Formats: sequence, C-alpha cells, structure tokens
Amino acid sequence: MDITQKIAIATADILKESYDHVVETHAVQIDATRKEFEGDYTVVIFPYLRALKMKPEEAGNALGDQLLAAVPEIEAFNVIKGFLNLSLSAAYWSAALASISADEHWLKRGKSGGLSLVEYSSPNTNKPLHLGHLRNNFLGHSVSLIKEFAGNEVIKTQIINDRGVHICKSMLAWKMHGKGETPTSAGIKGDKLVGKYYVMYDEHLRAQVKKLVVEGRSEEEAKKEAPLSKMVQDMLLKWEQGDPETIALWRMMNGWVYEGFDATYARMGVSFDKLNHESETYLKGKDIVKVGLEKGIFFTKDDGSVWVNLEADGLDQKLLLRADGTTVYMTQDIGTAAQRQEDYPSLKQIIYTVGDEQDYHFKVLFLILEKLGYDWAPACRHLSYGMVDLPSGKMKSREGTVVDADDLMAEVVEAAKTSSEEKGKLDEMEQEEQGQLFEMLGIGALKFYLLRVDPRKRMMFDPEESVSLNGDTGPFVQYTHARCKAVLRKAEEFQCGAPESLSEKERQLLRALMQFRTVMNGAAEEMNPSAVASYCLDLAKMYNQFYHDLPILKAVDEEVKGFRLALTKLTAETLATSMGLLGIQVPERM
RNA sequence: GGUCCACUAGCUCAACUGGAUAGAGCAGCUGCCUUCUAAGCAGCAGGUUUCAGGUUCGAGCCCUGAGUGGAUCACCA
Repeated sequence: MDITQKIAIATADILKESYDHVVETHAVQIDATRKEFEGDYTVVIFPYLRALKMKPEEAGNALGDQLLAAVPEIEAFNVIKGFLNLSLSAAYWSAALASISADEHWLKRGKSGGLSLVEYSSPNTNKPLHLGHLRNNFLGHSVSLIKEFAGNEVIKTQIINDRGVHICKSMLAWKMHGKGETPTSAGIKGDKLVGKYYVMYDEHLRAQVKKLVVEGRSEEEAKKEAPLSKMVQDMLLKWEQGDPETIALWRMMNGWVYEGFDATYARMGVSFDKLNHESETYLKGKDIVKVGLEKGIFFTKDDGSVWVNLEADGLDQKLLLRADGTTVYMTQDIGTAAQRQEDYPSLKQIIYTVGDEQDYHFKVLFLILEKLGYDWAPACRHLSYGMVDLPSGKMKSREGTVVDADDLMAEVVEAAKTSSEEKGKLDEMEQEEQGQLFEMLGIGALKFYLLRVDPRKRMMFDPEESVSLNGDTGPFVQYTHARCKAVLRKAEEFQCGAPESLSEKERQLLRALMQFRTVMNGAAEEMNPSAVASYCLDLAKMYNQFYHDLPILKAVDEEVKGFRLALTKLTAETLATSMGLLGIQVPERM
C-alpha cells in the first residue's frame, strides 16, 4: 500500500479513536514536505484544530506522538505551525525502492477502462500542415498514449475533410494553370503542390473581385459574381452528382495530399488506427437527422430547414439541415459519431482534439448526441486547446506568417545537429546512428516545447526557444536519461542495497519516482500531457543534483552503491516511460 | 451587446485544485570539468500574483465589481 495512504488511514483512526472526530481518509491532506523543512511527508492539521480544541503546535505534537507509535515506517517528526512533518526511516525507503524495482507492473500499462476513441489532426486537404497542427497532433497523440497507459483501450482516429469547396478551389486552379504538373514532375510534396494551387486560386479570385469592385459592385456581390466563384460552385455540384472526370481529379489530388501528409506524420511520429472520411460520413448525418426528426427531437421550419432547439439548455437554436437538404458542419459531426458507434459497439467515449474556438460547437454536439440517446455521449470530451501565437502575433495564411510543419521539423533537427557537433562528443558514433540521434533530439525538443504548456492555455511560440537544448527542454531530459545509461553501462551486476542512512537528495529523488503512477493517472484523468512533461523535468533535475552531489560507482559502501545504482536504473526507466507517453524517444548516449 | 476564457519576475511557463517564505527556465552577472557525460551543478539579482473590495485559521486559486487582451454568438468547416 502507498505510504501516504497508510498515514492517512492512521491519522483518521487516531482522530476517531482519541478525539471522536470523524474524517474521511481521502480528506486527510498529506503533501510531500517542502524542501526547506525537515521531513518527508507533511500532514496538514489546521482542519482538526477546532475538533481537538488545541493550538496548532500542541495538536501537531499530540498527533505526531500517536502516529509515531502507530506507523512503524515513521522515524521522527517535527511540528511547524499547523504542519506535522514526518520523517520515514532509511529501512522504509530502501524497501520501497526494492519493491518498486521488482514490480513488473509499475512501469507498465494498467488494465481497467473502456474503449476510448481519440480524434486529432483532422486537417483540410487543401494545404500543408502548420504549427497549429503540430500542437494538435502532439497533444492528441500523447493523450492517446496516456489514456492507454492508464488502462483504456484507445483508437486513434482522424476525420479527413476531403469534401467541400476548399478542395475544389485547388482542383480548379490546377485544371486551369497546372499543365499536368504532378508532385513527381514538380519535385515537391503533394500537399505542398496542392497548397500552391489553393493559393493561386485565391490570388486570381482576389484579382477578379478587385476588378468588379472597381466597376462598382459591393465587396459581397463581387465575391459571388466573380467567374471563379461560379466555376467552383459548378465544380462542387459536379462532384456531388458524381461526375466521373471531377471525381477522378478529386481522387488524384487528394491522393497527393495524403502522400504528403503521411510523410509529415511519419516524421512527427504520430499515427492513426482508423480514418473517417467526411465524404463518406456526411450522408449518414442526414439519415440520423431524419430519424431525430421523426422522434421529435428536431423540428422543421417553414422553409423546410431542420433545427434543434437547445434553449432549455441555455443555448439557442441550431441549424442541422439547410432548406435545400444539404448538410452543415454539425450534421457531419453527428454522422461521424453515429458511424463510430457502428464501427465500435463497445465505445465508451470520444475525445475530440480541436481548438478552443470551437468550444461552443462541441457543447452543442454533445447535447445533441445525448438527446439522440447515445449512452456514451455524457462521457465525451472536447480536448480544447489554445492557439499557438507567434512573437509577430497570430498566424495568418493571408499574410504568409504561417509556420510550416515540415520546415519547422527540418529546422529543429538541423539545430540539434549543429549543437551536437559543436560539443563533439559523438565522434565514435556511426554516421547513421548520429542521424537518428539528431532526429530524436530535434523532434523531441519540439514536442516537449509544445507539450509542456497546459493545453487549455494559449501559448507563445518562440522559434529561438523551441530549438534550444538547454534548460527546461526535451533534450535536457533526454540527456539525463543518457547520463543514467552511461553510469549503468559502467556498473557491474548489482542488487538494490539497503544503506543505514540516506541523504536528502536520495530521499527526494525516490519520493519523486514513487509519484509516477499517481502523476500518470492524474494526467489521464485531466487529459493533460503537460503534467507528464513537468514530472519529467522534476525528475531529471533531481537526478542531476543527486548525480552531482553523490558518488555512485565510487561509493565506498556496497549497500550504498547498490542503492544508488538501483535509483539510477529506476530513474532511467521512469524517464523513458514518461517521455514515451509524450511521444518522445530517449537516447542511450548523446 | 450576450456568453465563455485568460491575466503570476524583463520574456516563456509552474504552483499537487484553499496550505508553510509564490517556484523553474530563458535573458543578465559569478563560480565549478586531471573524480561516474559541464546538453550539467551551485550562487547573485529579479514579485503589491492587473486593480478594488469580500469570504476564513489561511487566498495566485473561491465570491462581487472594475480594467486589459482573446474567443464565440454563420444556412464556413
């Protein structure tokens, strides 16, 4: 049993037996003792002062005496104000380390928990991925891993927005100006090529609009009447009617984009178990809406459009089908949810990784799903994250301030290479292995940089800082792991020792290592990878202090040496596992 | 205008969900490599937690009001 829990139970017992004061064990507040005070764990006793009718110090001493007698692991205590600081024995700590090191489940995934579907990425198929997608993908992927580790079965999924006007724009521009250009002939990635035509369309359209405005039309009229707009609408219509030539073009250009995306995803280290194509699920949305209409969950307006009334839930009315019977965004999301229920009958939850500008949309979606009677609807979550800002402000494709995902990844890897070569520690490493290491460090730095911030918060992207390998960064954690490994390579066979006394650094490190499961479960519950990142940093800092202050291989006492080696081994494993949950690999040497 | 969300050191972020003297990193200054990896460690400096009230043993965190910034309130996705 966890020692803090043991102390909590003992505390509750004492309060009940001696003072007739009933406290739930989970309500007993026990924290790690702050480092400026003597002790390992601290019981906060302010809440019991009234019941005990004592002053803080008096109550602390009374409780401390009884805990000392009741819990054998406790060796000593001190009281400061309303805080009872408990010191645990060296025997307890070494036994704890030995037990965790031998526990084969400690660093392995749990088993309980239902089937969760995590959706992320979901880009439009008309332009390449950018910095915003990186945050989205890293978050979604990491949350999948964390949920899985906590015991859930997880299906990683994305919905591909392969339908609608935006892709038609690229298609049209390619048809008009492409001269049969392909990714191979142009020598660029497919997503980049399609993006190029999307931009081209936009430029031509703007020129046409400008001309019309000069001729006296309003901005809005001009946009509608521009020849290109009409051609795009025409093309969309043809697509919906299944015109073979249009469909073929659509297939080809989407194919280019997918190939490009796949290359980007591969480098990012993210993957998907299941894809949903919007071009396939939007029709299902229509069907579901019709069913809901029959059940009286939705209603029809005079023009024939279909709505849902959410006024009773404090929201407004929301359109689900246009008067002409075509679908909207919400309809498609309903259809996709229904499709998923069919694909996975045991589905318990869907987690949607989507920017916080869509908070309202998901509030509405979840309400509708609940009204439609999906029993897993209340468990659905919107993993809502804030936008990534640049020092120059918001990213805007119009102004060319978008940070391209491929470019950025190439940059961070290059930066990792440069700094590594400056340090010159890798001379003995094979060329190929070096390449892998730079990749690991660069991408690791980028992922860590984007994941260490609370997902819900908007964050600032500083290009300089993102490639930095010093300070609170991924490579700092990776370095610490490599450092542990270096020690372990030099060590002979060892057994976890049981020293007679422990130093402060050893206790701190071990206490942090023992926090592992609690931290991971919390991160899973909150869908918050930043909690894992913070944990990695804490652990790495503590290990480095420990490493710096105390000899490991050169410890004189064999018990001490064994203990410190065991600490080193567990630290390496814990760091590797934790970083793994962020989707970051750690090297053996660097 | 309605609703929602932010605001913490020069900058970027923490703070175990109400606990001790609010912590890290970066940037600045200063030390430590003939001892297990210096991508490290240690130190100095940096704060009225946007402001004004309130709740209580105790508030960065809860409540009220104000300020600043952002999102959203589409028959776009």
